[in-house]
Amino acid sequence: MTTAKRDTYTPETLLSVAVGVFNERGYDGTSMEHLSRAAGISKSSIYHHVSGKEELLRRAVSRALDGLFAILAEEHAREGRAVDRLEYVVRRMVEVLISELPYVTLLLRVRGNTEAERWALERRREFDHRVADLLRAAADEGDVRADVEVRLATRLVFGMINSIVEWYRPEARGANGREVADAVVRLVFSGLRGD
Amino acid sequence: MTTAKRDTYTPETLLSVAVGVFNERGYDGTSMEHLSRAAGISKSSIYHHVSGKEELLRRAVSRALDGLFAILAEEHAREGRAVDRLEYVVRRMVEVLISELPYVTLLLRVRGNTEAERWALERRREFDHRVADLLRAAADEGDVRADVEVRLATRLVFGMINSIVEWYRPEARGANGREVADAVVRLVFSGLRGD
DNA sequence: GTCTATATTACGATAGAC
DNA sequence: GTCTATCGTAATATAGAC
Repeated sequence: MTTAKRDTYTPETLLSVAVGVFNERGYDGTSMEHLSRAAGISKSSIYHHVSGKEELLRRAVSRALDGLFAILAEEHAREGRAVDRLEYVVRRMVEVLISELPYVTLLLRVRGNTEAERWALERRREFDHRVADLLRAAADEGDVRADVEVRLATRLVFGMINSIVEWYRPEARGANGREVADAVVRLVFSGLRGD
Repeated sequence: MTTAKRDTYTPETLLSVAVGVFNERGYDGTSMEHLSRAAGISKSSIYHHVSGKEELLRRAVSRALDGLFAILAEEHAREGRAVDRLEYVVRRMVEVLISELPYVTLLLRVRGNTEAERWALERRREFDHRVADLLRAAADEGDVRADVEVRLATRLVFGMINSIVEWYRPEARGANGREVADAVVRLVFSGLRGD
């Protein structure tokens, strides 16, 4: 944090406003007029900071993807038994998803209409495959059930984790990040019936 | 099926085309021009069958919601131990989601920008609560773990089930509906580690 | 039922003053 | 850096012929 003095926008601060509107109205449902009202500046002022709507989208999904890929580079994701690495990655995914909530939310809603969206979808797929590899290794080591196909199980686990963006609100009372991560890990590995 | 003779559209057949386009491009990202090209008729011809884009959305989400609520009226969802009713509902949700895939897909992507969307969101919430009540009953009867809050667990289970619309394609080789339902039931109740 | 116009509005983006 | 004004385009929807 270099300055905290004035309220003039940078691409970064404008992004945080825009992402909020995108997530409320949907990217396609958001006009530059909507953004300008939310930011409190005129449409043309927005173009002074960014090249247009799609640059805001590109910046947002990049930030989300960077956060997710960084997990795979962490020590606990690279060393140890596969099932332990998998549990670590699942927990960290929940944490990153919550700490970068608006950005990940936008990433997960991307449909592929524009070039930036297709690029985001491809990187998401790459991340999914990395986690699927981990699950496969855990199955090979006999630490997770073998009666559900790896690819299918990965998709369902991602579905559970990713769905958090649909309801988690940091400002609300209720489960905090730690509690959500604990619940996800329990359900993913032991299910509703428990150990 | 009364007739199968000609290729003239009814609101119903037009809907099946429109829903496909909505799911590919997103509802907001779909123009009447897109719909007219996909249907092979002109824009104005579409207005002969439906009042506009939003009526198509309304019809689609209604169909999805009807399918889901019908589950709760079935015998196995109303009689027996709560945990067994819950398992039945989870399995049937997967089946309905797959049999009404495009309609449920659209329902799950609704954001609340229009009146029809807000109505859909409210009915979805009602359905969620009905399933949460079932989970609560199962917990009270001691059949599911008590160390994860009911509301949180419900949301995560719904997240797993609903995520199926993001990747399931009936035409593709790979897991069929039965296999997906089996996998979901196993993961939801016993998790990755298994029984 | 379907078409070719076209009315009307909203959108993304730019020009140029301050 | 922000504004007002505006351009060109694409959107939803309608009119009216066939």
